[in-house]
Amino acid sequence: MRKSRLETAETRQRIVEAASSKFRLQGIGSTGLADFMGEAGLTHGGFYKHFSSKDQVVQESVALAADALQETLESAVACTPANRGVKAIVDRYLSPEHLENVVDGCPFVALSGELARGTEEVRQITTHSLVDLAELIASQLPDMPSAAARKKAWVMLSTMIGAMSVARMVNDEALSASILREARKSLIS
Amino acid sequence: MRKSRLETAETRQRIVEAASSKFRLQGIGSTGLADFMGEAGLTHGGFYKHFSSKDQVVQESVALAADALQETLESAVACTPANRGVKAIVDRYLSPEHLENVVDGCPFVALSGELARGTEEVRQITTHSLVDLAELIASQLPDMPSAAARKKAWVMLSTMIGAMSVARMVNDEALSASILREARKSLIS
DNA sequence: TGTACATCAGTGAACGCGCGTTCACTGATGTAC
DNA sequence: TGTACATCAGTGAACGCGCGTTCACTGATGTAC
Repeated sequence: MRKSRLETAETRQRIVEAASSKFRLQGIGSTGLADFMGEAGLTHGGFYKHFSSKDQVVQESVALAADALQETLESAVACTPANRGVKAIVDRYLSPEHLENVVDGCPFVALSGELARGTEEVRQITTHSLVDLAELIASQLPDMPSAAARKKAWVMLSTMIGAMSVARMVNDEALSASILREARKSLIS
Repeated sequence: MRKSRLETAETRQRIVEAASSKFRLQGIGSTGLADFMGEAGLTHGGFYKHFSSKDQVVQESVALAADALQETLESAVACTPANRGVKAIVDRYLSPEHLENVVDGCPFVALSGELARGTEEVRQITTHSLVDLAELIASQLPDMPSAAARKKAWVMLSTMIGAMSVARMVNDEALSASILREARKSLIS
């Protein structure tokens, strides 16, 4: 049953991707190893050939999801005329697509409580990823001193994560859409 | 062992209070019945004399926590000169005390992911409670048409919940404090 | 008011279940010559 | 290049544990007369 080095690496990647999706969809605590191992086409027993604990795959899943978000927003900036970077980020993040797409959406919305209560390693990864997002936003605020830009970027990031969280909690699609729309308008102005 | 009607009602209240705290501290899924029954001074077997399922106590716990938050913010407004209501709400919500006090803090920060994934009943309670908070904020924005005030209130609520969520996720006390401070400044202006 | 009985809050053991983790085993891959 | 052996990815059963829920039992409270 041994697999080639390439297959092994691909399998590991598939496991992290499946875990990352399942965690965002169901929460970390409510997702068992068998959930994402099955989605990766394996039985749960093989998990420990790739990871030493559930927390390790949690760490890598959060990092993967955060990196994907960072890249999405960076590419939104890249596809936009200069000076419109903030609008590109805000529109991409606070889109109706992101509202519905929990599976590959922002991990800090889907998992904020669990990340805040996570292990030191998870909190470290979370912190670094949030810092990267804030710096990306700050880099698109060129008309101000960089210290002020960084401060403003954290508030904008808070509004974006908060608006998506509230829109996801609320049981009324029209209200959710309105929350995202108003947050967008408020951030772009 | 039968208890008087008064004692029974008090016990029920104690269970909901204990559950509400434990849920915010540890998450709903990671908190067992025995956790909060023990904190209420009972064994877990007695739970079903007061509730028909764990979800029922989740519903009442969220409602209790949300009502407590609503009352805290209303009393902050009441203790403040007119025209300063927004500042009172923002300062109270985004305070260092609230950052540290997960146990009796905002349930929408501690539990946002789990509430968004909750049962219909839980989502209904969540939605109503968030609407009440938004209306409270809107009522303190008198210098604008009420439709505009309501829209602005949702963005402010998003920023408050988001800033507290981000400040709790981040592993750096100075950064957490700075995020809350900047969010306060941005909302009060 | 006093008595007799029904009610039911609380206990603690038991239930079936799914969890994270471990393990003996299989057989294809990687390595050494 | 070919052969012989060591490695190890993956399987599926098993582990101990804690979960939500149920239940028989206890004895104080509530009710009916």
